[in-house]
Amino acid sequence: MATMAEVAREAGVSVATVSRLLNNQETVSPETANRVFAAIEKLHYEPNLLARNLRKNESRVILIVSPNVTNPYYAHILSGIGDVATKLGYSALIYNTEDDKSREREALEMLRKHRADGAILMASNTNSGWLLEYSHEFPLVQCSEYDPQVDIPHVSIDNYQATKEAMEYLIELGHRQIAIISSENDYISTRLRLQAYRDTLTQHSIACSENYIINASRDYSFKSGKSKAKELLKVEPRPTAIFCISDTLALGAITAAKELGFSVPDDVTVVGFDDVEHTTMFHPYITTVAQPCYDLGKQSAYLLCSLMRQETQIPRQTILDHKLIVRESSASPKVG
Amino acid sequence: MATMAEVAREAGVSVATVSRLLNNQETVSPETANRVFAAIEKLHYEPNLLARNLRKNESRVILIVSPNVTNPYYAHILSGIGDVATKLGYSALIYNTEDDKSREREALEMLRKHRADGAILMASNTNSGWLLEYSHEFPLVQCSEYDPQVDIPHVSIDNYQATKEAMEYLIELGHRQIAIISSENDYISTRLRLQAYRDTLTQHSIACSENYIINASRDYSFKSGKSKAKELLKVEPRPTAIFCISDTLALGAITAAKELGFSVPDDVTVVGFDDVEHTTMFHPYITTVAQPCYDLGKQSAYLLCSLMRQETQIPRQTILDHKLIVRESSASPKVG
DNA sequence: CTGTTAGCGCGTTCAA
DNA sequence: TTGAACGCGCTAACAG
Repeated sequence: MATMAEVAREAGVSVATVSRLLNNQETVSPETANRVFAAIEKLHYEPNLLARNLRKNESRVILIVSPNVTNPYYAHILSGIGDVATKLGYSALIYNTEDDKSREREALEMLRKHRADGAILMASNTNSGWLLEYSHEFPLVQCSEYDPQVDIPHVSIDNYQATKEAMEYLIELGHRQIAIISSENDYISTRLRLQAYRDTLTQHSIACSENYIINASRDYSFKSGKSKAKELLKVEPRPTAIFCISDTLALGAITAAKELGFSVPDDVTVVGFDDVEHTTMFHPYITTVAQPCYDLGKQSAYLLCSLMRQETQIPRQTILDHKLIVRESSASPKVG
Repeated sequence: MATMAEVAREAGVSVATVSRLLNNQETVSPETANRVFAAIEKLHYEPNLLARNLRKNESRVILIVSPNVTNPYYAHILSGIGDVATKLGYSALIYNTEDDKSREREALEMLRKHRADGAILMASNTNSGWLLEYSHEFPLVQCSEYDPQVDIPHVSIDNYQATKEAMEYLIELGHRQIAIISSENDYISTRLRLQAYRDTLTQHSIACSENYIINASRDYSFKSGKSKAKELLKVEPRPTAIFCISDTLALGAITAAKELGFSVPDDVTVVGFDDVEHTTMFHPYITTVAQPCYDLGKQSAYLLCSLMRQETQIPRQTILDHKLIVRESSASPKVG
């Protein structure tokens, strides 16, 4: 808690010299430098960031706006952002919104208050026009979810292509009665996955039955996955495969199948999405589309830093690789 | 990004008046107040926290030191801290240490830099003497884990009593061959749970065999739970129950049992600890000791705020309630 | 009830 | 190579 003035006095120099030493290492003689370092050591001096940041008019803080850190998917992204932030000399401030738009706004006001220099938004839905006014004033990056209509840089995977690959895998296995558990939320990922589901079926001349399309809760809860799967498994003809837009939903579907006396994958194939820890620990190990959560966070942080450094040539869209991971919950349908 | 001076000019008053209105709402006439509010509105003014905080010599930031946000247990605590922080006008800064002591130190240096006003430490091990020097200078709270030797306020559950209850439940079910999967880490919770395991057996005149005690990895990984359980299930006489000090380990144990052809709970009972989401979604639903993670975080935050407000009479220890939750993974041992 | 003024601790001119 | 002095935007005396 010593101040720079105290260090200066202790070392017999002026504050300017101390400051120079700590910032632009230029032009300080070795001997004075040593005296100053000794003083710093002796007094346990650490620069007061409040003062430094005020002077420099920056906070060196990255704001992370997430609906809920408790969700492992977001937690992994958060982890990626945090690591990059630390590495680049920033701190990671987290703001939970519980999916509440007013809290999201509240979070962004932190930028105007100079509490943070830029923000990474997770889970913006596809109605984010209001974000534009902020993005004109402050560095903003959308991670994983984004609004295609809105011109804010974002990092994501190719949800359409990823879903297409999963669907083609199912079709190749021989499935024709493929259902989907989507969600009633308004994320771009949801929309694209559903679209790819429909398109892929059509492209393979498979009729796309509305009975096979069902929406789970906004937050992909296990519970709703389970109850929606039960509905699907009662549809005639019974689907031989269920594509779920999240692993939690897929686990719900597997549980539902078991409770109804069906075996996975013998009676019904279940495929998930995300591949986050803790959801892939159980038999049958789940076939899923893996997202690089940690890297999504990392790239978002790098992108934001570019933005904050006012670099030109910022890509509007960064797409990371997904990967279909085949495990135990999928198989060819039984004949007959 | 307007400044207070601009607001003052716009409203035709001095900065002092604006400041007064924003802080101590005392003594400003309604009409001037209105003019000022109008100016604030018009200019989209938000106070510059960098300046305010420098002036007041506080950051209004709570530092959260956690080994890994990705762990749902910590994520829930984090969530509790975050909510209280927001409510009390603080921001939550998160610092991931990956269980690295030097990074932990690095995190605490944030306090000296005035980046945060106080810190909540998760997962300090029982060798935390070095924390004392910080706790004398800064408000510090330990959450969930702590060093009993070190005089820093902490929030936790009664690990000893909780384990005792779980053990007595198993004994009451009729189990006599009870094994434990502990961990090689050095947390107080681990130590207390192991001690309670031994003591409870002794108190019920059950011999405590060292063959039944095994340590999983530091981080309670599913994998190590699985492999350690396999070892245990080969011990003769085979344990009829396995008490695991975390749910992840318990899930590993259940998987191990299945793979060895044992049924849970018919052939072997498995009990976990924590009751965090995502680990209790699978059959057999796991019998476990629930910890109030969210509340642990909440209480830690409140405690830290008391500390920061320099309140006297700060309790050194806050114990929250645990709860044994009996589900499907436990049953009486088969006779013979 | 309101304005003037002096710092908070630092970085950054400008002179020496 | 170094020091003196100013000001970042705000709060809190103190005066009026």
